[in-house]
Amino acid sequence: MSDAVDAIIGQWSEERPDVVEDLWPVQLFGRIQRLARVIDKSAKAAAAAHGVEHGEFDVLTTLQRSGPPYTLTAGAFIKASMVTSGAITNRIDKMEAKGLVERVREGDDRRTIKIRLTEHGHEVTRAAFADHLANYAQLLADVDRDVVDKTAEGLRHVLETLGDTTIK
Amino acid sequence: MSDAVDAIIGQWSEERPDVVEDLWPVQLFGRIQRLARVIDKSAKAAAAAHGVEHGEFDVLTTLQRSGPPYTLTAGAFIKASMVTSGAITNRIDKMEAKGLVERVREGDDRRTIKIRLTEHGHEVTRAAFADHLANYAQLLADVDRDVVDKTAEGLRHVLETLGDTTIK
DNA sequence: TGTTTTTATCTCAACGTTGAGATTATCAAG
DNA sequence: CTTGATAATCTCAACGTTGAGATAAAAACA
Repeated sequence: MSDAVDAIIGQWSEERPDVVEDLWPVQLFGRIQRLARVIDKSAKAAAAAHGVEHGEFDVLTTLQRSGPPYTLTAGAFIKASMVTSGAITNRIDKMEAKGLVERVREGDDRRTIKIRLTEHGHEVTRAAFADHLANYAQLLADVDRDVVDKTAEGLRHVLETLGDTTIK
Repeated sequence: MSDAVDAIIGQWSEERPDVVEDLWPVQLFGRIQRLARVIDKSAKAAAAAHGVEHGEFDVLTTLQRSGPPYTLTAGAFIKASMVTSGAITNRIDKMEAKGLVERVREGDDRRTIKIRLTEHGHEVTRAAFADHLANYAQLLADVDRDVVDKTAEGLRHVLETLGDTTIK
């Protein structure tokens, strides 16, 4: 069988046979990018059902899995989410307006602000995360579990090689 | 070894041991999303070196690999790029201003407009695509070719299962 | 033929992100 | 202390995308 990336590489083979040897990374990266789009769209819809944006959902789960007291600095989100400071400020602003999180200044360093999950934020996170996982499972319903595991293992190796070893 | 996704799942195991069983899709999808970000940023930088946006580069290569006469309709880009019509109109507007492509109305159907790669567009595409592939190879320089191939194979299977089998 | 439906593209306001710069606080020397 | 450098967050204009609606042409139907 063949997928969209096979078709793309097939086109290159016709048009630029001289570069075919250099297309092997596309076999991996092309598929990662296409899958990322599909997953993103699906995850976005699942989050929207609970009234939160994709990025906001990311903040919620990051807070939730950090454990008690469900509090992180803005800087922690920047590193965890791979986005810029402006995006985080914007996200927190909107989430604060929705009552999902609250900004608290505590501790000795008064430059840092801490983002704390509210009770309402907890409830939304629980419900949205359950739907999120159900959606993920649904997407992979027809894929062999063994293929999922082995492919994930390969991607882990690539991530490690690229230095993505921390979420702090 | 462990990567960022392992760390995330480790946190969930502590905070929500009840959902650990449902986290296996995260092993795959989480890594796809993180890798997509890394690849995107790198590819964006490579394209920017040639004065084109990421999405514009996508249009250029789609045209190039389509072969002579290097002409496609706007609708073809919408399907190939997985973006909305507004995004394509915007891209073509800017690329036309840069002299990379030109809109031509030819054929019997006067609703469709065709986007044609200009000579300048050809040159930019050639140079940018060479850098793009070099950048891809660089990212995977320290990864076993066998791992790349096997992982790509697994992703192909997932894409097929999700129905992503066409680029038209 | 005239009418409706469908198709292809464009318009445009709203949205989230970027990225550079500003602000404010802490740390390190002297 | 004071000065300079570093760090954390916020500000804001610019940017690309979305998504609903508009426009216009073609196809389907009556």
